Amino acid sequence: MSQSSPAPVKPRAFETIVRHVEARVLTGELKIGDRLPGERELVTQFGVGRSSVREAMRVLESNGMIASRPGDPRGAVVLSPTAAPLRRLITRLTHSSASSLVDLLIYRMTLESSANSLAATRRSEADLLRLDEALERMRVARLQGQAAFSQADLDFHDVVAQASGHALLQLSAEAVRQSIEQLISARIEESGDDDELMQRTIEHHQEVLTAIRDRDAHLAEHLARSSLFEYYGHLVPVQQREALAALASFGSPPAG
Amino acid sequence: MSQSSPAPVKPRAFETIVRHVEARVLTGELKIGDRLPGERELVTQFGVGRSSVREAMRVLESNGMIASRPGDPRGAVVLSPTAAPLRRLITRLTHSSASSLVDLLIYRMTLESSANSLAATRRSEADLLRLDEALERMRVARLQGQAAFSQADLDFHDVVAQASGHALLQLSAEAVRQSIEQLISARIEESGDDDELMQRTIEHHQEVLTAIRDRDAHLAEHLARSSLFEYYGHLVPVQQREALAALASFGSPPAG
DNA sequence: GGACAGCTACTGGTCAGACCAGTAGAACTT
DNA sequence: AAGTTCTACTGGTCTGACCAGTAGCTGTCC
Repeated sequence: MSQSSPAPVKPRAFETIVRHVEARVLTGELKIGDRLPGERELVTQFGVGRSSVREAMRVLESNGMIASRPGDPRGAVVLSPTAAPLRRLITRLTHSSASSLVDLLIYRMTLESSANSLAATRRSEADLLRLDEALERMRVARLQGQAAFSQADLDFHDVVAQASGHALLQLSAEAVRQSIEQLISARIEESGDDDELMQRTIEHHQEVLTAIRDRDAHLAEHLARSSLFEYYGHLVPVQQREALAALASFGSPPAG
Repeated sequence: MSQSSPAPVKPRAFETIVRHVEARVLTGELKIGDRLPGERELVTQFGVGRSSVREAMRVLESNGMIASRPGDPRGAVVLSPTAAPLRRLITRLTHSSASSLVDLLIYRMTLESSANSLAATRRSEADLLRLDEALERMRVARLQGQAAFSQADLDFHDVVAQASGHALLQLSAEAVRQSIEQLISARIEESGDDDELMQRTIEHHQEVLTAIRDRDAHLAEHLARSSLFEYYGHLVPVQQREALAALASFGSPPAG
């Protein structure tokens, strides 16, 4: 449960401006790319001091809603939603935790398996084309080594997430992929190129693409789980692997 | 892909303080409940103006890392991680979107099913006791009406999430539950008490508890999906329901 | 007419200082 | 020991100054 402080009697000066701007963005009155009034105009508009306006700007920037540049006379620009706030929360929760890698992998498996299922249900022909192209880029990247291949692999997953048509899933999955990448990029580079694993990954992703094309949501979801486990499972200490394995094997077709 | 601005040549005055404080929290040097130095001491420590210090404080507050109170001579307090940043992102992404309810339900099903699976793998005896107590509170709340029952139901899910031992899953699930609650609380209250549905929900949760007690991860995961679909599925327009249904039916035991 | 350089009137970034409402904790009283 | 008062701080807000940076206008050259 989130901790609660006593309800404020009246809002602080900067909060009034934050709420106003957030409301205008949420209602679509301010769109991505639009500019806010300059700081001195907001001073006049809200009848507050310029430092209160600047405090509000810092909050909106921190939340990924706007960006400003020194000297730009056009005012701060409204941004599209980003994974940055979630990245920050993930960092806060997993930093230096002994089980952080397995929990990040669990989180990623959770999100990507649903993204795959949704992509199978909601995908368009244009999505399929983008998936084809992304897979082709993986084949090219395979010849360039592990680092390029990892990047192309992340791109493929992102295209799948876009095909899911679920922005929140997409941004969440992006955030956790970036966190995992940062945590283990050194380890992956140390392990050197593993061409066989890259080849199997491409085959897996081809299967995912086929399942999405065939609108087979269950197969797409299952493949996300087994693929992630095969690619990353060896990085998890054996005693921590049970939970990840349980998730990976959920919905497996019966053996035989 | 998050948009990128040109790399800054040097950090802004407030950013130096934000980074310093974040690093000290991440390394454990500053713990939850600890106090930061007061603003005027940070001015001296960092050699910057007090308005720059205050801008840094606004950023740290906005990210849920600290809280301050007017007049408190002890300085800002370090908070435990909260769902607030994710709540804000969810609001940004789903506000006034026509498909926001189904996407929120999908997100919640995604997270809670994994939380159930993890809880089955990682739960302790203390967790089981807390789950027993949470279910008992649901039985009591049933007699008090739908609003009390909904709250007790949310509490039960949160106890399950705690038993998962996965803070990120727990906070994410909490954020999406709160968002759904806010979106449909009026609708639920309008529909009046449905004692039969409340009774079935309790039965479902008893099955979840049994599956967690039996360490049956797959059953626990499956029950989260089917239960959410049964409880909320009717609120989703038929044409949007396919994706949710596909997720709900993943991993279903064969009929018969 | 287009490219380029220079200029200007702004912008955001940072700071110092002032003042006020609010708080913790010490001192005092009962 | 409990309650009240007082004080020296705190955070909240504001004003004004100054500076580096930018967009866009103007003038020149080809």
